[in-house]
Amino acid sequence: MPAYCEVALPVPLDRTFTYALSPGDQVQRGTRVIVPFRNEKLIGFVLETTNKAPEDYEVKPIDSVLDTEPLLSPELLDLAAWIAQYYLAPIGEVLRTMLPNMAEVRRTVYYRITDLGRDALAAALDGSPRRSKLSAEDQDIEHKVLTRLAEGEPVKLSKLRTATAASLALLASLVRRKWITRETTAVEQDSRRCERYAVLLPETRLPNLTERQQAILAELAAAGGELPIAALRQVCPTPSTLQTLVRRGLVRIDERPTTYALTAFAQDKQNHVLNEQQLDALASITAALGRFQPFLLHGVTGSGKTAVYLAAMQQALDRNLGAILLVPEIGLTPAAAAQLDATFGTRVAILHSGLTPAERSEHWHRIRRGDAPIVVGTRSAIFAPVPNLGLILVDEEHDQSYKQEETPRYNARDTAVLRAKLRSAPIVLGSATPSLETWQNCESGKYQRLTMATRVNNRPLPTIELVDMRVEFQQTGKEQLFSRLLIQEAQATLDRGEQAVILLNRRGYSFVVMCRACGEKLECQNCAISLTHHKPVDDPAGIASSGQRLECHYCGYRRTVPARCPKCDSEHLYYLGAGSQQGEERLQEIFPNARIGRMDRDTIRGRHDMERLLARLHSGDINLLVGTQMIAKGHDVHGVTLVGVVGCDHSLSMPDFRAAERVFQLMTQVSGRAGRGTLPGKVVVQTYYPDHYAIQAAQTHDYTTFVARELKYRRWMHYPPFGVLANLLIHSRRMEEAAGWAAILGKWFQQTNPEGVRVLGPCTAPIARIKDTWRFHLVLKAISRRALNSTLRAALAHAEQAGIPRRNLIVDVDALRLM
DNA sequence: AGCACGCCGACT
DNA sequence: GTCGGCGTGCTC
Repeated sequence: MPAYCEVALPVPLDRTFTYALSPGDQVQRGTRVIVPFRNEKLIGFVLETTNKAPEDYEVKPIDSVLDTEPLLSPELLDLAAWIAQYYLAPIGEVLRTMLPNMAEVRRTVYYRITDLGRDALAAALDGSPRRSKLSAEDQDIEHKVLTRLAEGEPVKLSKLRTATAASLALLASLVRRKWITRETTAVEQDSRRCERYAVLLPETRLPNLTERQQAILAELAAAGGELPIAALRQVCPTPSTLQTLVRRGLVRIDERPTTYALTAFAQDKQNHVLNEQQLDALASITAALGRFQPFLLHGVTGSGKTAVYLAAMQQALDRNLGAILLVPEIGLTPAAAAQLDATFGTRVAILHSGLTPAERSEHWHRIRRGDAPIVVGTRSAIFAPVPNLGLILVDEEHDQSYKQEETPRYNARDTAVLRAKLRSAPIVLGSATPSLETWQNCESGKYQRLTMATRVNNRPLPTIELVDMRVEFQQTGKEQLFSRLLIQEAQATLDRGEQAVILLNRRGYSFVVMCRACGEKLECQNCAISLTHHKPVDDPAGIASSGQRLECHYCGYRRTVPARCPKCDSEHLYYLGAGSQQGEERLQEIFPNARIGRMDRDTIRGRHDMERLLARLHSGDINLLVGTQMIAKGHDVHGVTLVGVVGCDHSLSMPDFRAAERVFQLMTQVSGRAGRGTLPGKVVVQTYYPDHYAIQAAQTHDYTTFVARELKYRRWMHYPPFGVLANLLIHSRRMEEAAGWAAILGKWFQQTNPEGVRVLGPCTAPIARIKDTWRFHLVLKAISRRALNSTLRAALAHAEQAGIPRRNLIVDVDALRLM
């Protein structure tokens, strides 16, 4: 074994640390170790072993080795290294993101008394007068702490605090005076969670039993002979009764690893009969098993992509290969989970945002053991340790939620392609509205395109009608939220006993509050963002109701609604821009008999809210649903025949080069909700830009024309997919500081003029201030990933030299939003 | 990121 | 004169 190893630690530092190995230490790449770092213990990953001794510093030895087998496979380590390199993220943070189970490691803090502390204690016992400005109470607590520690053994922080009521500040002050010392240890928790079961034993004799004992036995018998002990608590709260039964040989207690009931929905195993185009796509995918081959599965909404995914995963499973299916953040509906459960049973692990850390960790181990070779989950599921991974699928590959908006700022779709490459496995990127990057990769021959142009059962795509809201205003003379056509169509739909869905892509009641007298817009005090007005919610349960308020959607700041303008004291405040809440209210006025439901972040707080709302939609309990883009994602409700799109084109007037792409995608996705059953669907789109090519193309379901036009524009502007882009954000609490640093970097770019990279800015970020932090940014457009990467590295090096703290810089490679 | 060391204002 | 405020700087 070499003498040293390089260890990645969960600290935001872009480097590894060298530690000495002791003769007995068996480590490899990917083994976890506990190491001393400063004066605490951290868990890190061995990335390399070496024999070369560092010269300019002294190495510390490794504390202990945690794994006999490396926890991370070489493949996942390579993936981590690529992410760290490509997205300029610290490797330790990347590894932390990959593992759900750093939480598995419990760090414990201990305190120990020093000789100095003993002296102080002795002096106090002598009754020597102490000159201290501490209150008598604090002195008393200090005394207690020292007395407790003087017993000899180190004491846990939690124990010490319960015994003495010492505050953390007080302990810190004792440490500072060197009377006590603080030590941390890191211990791995047992990751296998076990559940204790009571098992009914066959017993012919029936001894006299108490009522409670009989109750337990009856419960067990009714449940088929065994139950988790937790479940028995309800029958009999005292554990002693159970103990008696165990003693008398009537019941046995077993410990077994926790089992999984994936979903409460029971669903019949559906027999998916694939149609011809689905079978063609499936055949291409399965033929590629065993080699790296990226596919774009371009299927119109309702063409049955999910059935192809399931069949492809089944094929992989049949060949003893694992598979990962990535889904967008809100795309994993309970219905989809039920379908997966029905298809793969216990062989699937579903990773969604509702899991607790313990559950997440347990799934991770199930996957790693090979118990769950099929993994379905959001973004971070791309790091699932699937052994023998043979297929990766990315549903709705264009979806923005695949990009992580914090360090490491990776895109799971692109990471998936790389992982497939490392594994020599096929990867399928599925979408009705592929991202331009993926489309261009098909054009250039890197990806193979699989097309599914028709809906299942040859259902027609919905007809889309545009309403020009400028004309609507001229004709009605009023600024109305809903056009006459939409109201008329909705009424007809409801009259036919069908369902309608209306997209209003903003939440809240109205999203701008403006003063008529002075023109002041009410902004958040922490952010340069206008406040959204939320009306009091009629909420009998009293959960959400917090009355009338203004809310910042960025930092969560809330304030009451002022009666007068805070700037000029005028009473004439007025409210602009309708959100989903106002939409619901208007609809209730227009359709008093409609059963209206609302789906947005205000009404869908937990997972169960979504489940409940969708169940009501399915059952027909709701016949008119209004909501934000949440409603556009993958819900398959057969009764919906009308979709209304209201005000989703604001962004077309914004300086965002992806605005057209996003509007096209959103319109197409939401339109796809219509006519999924036997009845044909209809879509009414209200717009102020009826001539815009994104709207025109969405109206005619013409992806090809849209993409041709958009690619032309992107090529002309050197925007992705023609070249790569990064956003370099500089932020600080102090405006002048951020501006100064931005200027320093701007000047550096100007002077070095890096080859193959164009630099825009520096300028204030589109949102100039968030959470009291001022933001400036530079946008880098480069010919190649290599040029972009090396330029960013050089810029960061210069920033360090210029004394700009790393934490005030955010590097966002392949940024989707330049906010 | 923590968490130390280090230099300036309000108290005995 | 001290305590303790939180501004820089380092962590193998």
